[in-house]
Amino acid sequence: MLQQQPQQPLTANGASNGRGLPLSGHPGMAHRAPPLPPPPPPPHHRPADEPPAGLENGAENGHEVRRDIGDILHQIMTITDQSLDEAQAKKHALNCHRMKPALFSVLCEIKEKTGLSMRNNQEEEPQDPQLVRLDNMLLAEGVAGPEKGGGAAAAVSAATSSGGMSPDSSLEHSDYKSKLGQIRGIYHTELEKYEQACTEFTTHVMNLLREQSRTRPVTPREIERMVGIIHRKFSSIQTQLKQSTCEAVMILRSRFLDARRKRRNFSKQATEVLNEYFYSHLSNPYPSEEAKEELAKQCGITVSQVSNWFGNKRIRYKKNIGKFQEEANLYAMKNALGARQGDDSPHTPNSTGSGSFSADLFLGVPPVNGEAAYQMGVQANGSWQARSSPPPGTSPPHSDQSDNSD
DNA sequence: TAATATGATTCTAT
DNA sequence: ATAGAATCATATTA
Repeated sequence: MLQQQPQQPLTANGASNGRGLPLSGHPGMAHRAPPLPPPPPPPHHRPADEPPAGLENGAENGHEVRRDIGDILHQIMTITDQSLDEAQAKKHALNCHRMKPALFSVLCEIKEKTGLSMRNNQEEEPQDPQLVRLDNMLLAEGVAGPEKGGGAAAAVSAATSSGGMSPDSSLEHSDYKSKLGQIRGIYHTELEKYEQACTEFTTHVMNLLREQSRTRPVTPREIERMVGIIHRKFSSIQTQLKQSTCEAVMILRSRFLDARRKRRNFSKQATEVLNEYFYSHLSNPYPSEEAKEELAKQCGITVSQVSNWFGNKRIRYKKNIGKFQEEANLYAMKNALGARQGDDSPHTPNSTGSGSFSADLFLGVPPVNGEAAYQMGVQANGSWQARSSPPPGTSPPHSDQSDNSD
């Protein structure tokens, strides 16, 4: 980027450019296209036909300038040793010095060439993937989105899609929403605060540097870089804010939306319905999708809850048939009674009693007594009749829905 | 308050 | 996808 420069920075410049004249006071110094000092003037070029730059005259010129620069440097170096007033005065004097632009330009170049140029490379910010993730999540949770409502609702529905919520979920829901709104509010306030602080600080630093660029060599580029650094710092703070916001949302979600935490038992009537179905289909307690829907409607729960219930029931029944004996008998009895009352329908006592009544298949359960008629349905190997290939004859003789119709 | 019941979730195998 | 099994976390009961 930078063109070749005189080998020795400052002194060389001053010295080799002994005449100093071309440099002095030229406003164009800041962006001098030919950075090299002009070639040594012809020997005879010196006399009084020099431009009337108002400089020293004649033979003393070179010495004067050299002393001049040395003087400036000295003043700069010792400026801190002086009292404030003195320093201010000196500063002013330096500022007005005709050599100042040239000197500054040289100093700036040197600075560029040395330390700062090394940091140039790492300017590119490859959009931290983690930050992107955080942003996405906050957006998805409705914290960072446009406004309240849509986002939160989406989050809730996403969380409940698998489990299904109990009817009284609306209370939880509004609680969750208000909490989420709180988080959202805090997040936005903080974000704004940081944003504001960042601009404030940036402006401050820029002003400071601009101000200082009058007394020390600061290039606009350097200011720009500094602004970049500040922004990076602040954005890392913002990342932290986003991270903790995400954590808060996660905690909130697990507190409010994890259905396990607010488990409600199903209503008596609902379990009744489910049990009735289960025990009347004990040989094959796998309700079809339609049956599940029907049951869900009857119980006021979701289909997936019905599935959960049957999953739990099957496994728990199978694990300990003995424990469920009483229940089984009860429902079998109920079923039988119901069948007898509505006797016009051809409602055979169903599979429970007859179909899978293979008394040799007790699963280590002591034969309770003579009433052990309704405990069957489980095979010796611990599984129900092969679901995968239901033998045509195994299906219960009656309609699946018959016992649960309203 | 411990023990048990129960609805939900997660993991694995099919 | 679905079922089984294990497990979690809460609800209920003794």
